[in-house]
Amino acid sequence: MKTHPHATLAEKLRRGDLFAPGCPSREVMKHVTSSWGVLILIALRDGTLRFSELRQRVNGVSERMLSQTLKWLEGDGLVLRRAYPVVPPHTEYSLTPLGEEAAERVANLAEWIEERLPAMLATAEQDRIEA
Amino acid sequence: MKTHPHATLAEKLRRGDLFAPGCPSREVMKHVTSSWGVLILIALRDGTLRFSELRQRVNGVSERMLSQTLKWLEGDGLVLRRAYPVVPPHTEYSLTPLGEEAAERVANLAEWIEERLPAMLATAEQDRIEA
DNA sequence: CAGTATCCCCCCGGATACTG
DNA sequence: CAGTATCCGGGGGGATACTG
Repeated sequence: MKTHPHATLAEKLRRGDLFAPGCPSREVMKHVTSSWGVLILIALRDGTLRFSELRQRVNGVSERMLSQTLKWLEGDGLVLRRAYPVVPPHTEYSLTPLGEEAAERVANLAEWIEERLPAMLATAEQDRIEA
Repeated sequence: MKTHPHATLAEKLRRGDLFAPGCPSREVMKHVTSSWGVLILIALRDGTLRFSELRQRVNGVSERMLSQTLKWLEGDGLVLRRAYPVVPPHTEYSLTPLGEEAAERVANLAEWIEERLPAMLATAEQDRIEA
């Protein structure tokens, strides 16, 4: 799948307009691959969670960032937010069908990294020696 | 695959220690999912590229960030750097076998986003209406 | 060509305090 | 409980100039 340095617009689109600055895909990509976004998506694969539950799962996230990231993902149609007007408040977050597809791919990447981490450190070391 | 709020250490590890702050996996994840990291990995799937070629492909990246991100990925054992001591300098970047595996997963995610983007905008709109 | 060095701005993101 | 509002520091990252 070789492309020339000066690829046509059609080629760029086929290969993904992710390479074009300011395109909407980059925005979604930012949300999904943000450090908290990754963890939230993976955490929600286990099922519906409340705000505080999510906060415990995603170790180290501040209320501010959790709230903000959830809004991004909700806006992208990946996370569903259901708020029950009771006291004390009760809000549930879950993945939409679309969100499950995204989370699956994110989890795939994350799991791969964890599996391969030892190999990565080893080969990086090897490269340093050979060089 | 349900887990309790107070999962055991073993469960956490099985589910991924990515949830533990300060673990090495998070570091690699940061490099791979960084906005430039994503684009570099995908660009290198087409084959070996020189510094300036890479800079053109990855539209909008500064020399500084390109250099830095490449070092990260090289340090992780995902990218192979080959410098030929000639004038003018000639340096080639390519994916290691490990890097190809990573790039595949990143590309998978990116392609999915691009395919589903229209659906995402639509469902996000739908959610807003229903709510 | 392939970078490094330097400067500097912006904004991500944490901490804290407050509210419905 | 589930957030918002405000403040603020660190560092991600751009622009420019310089070098081997």
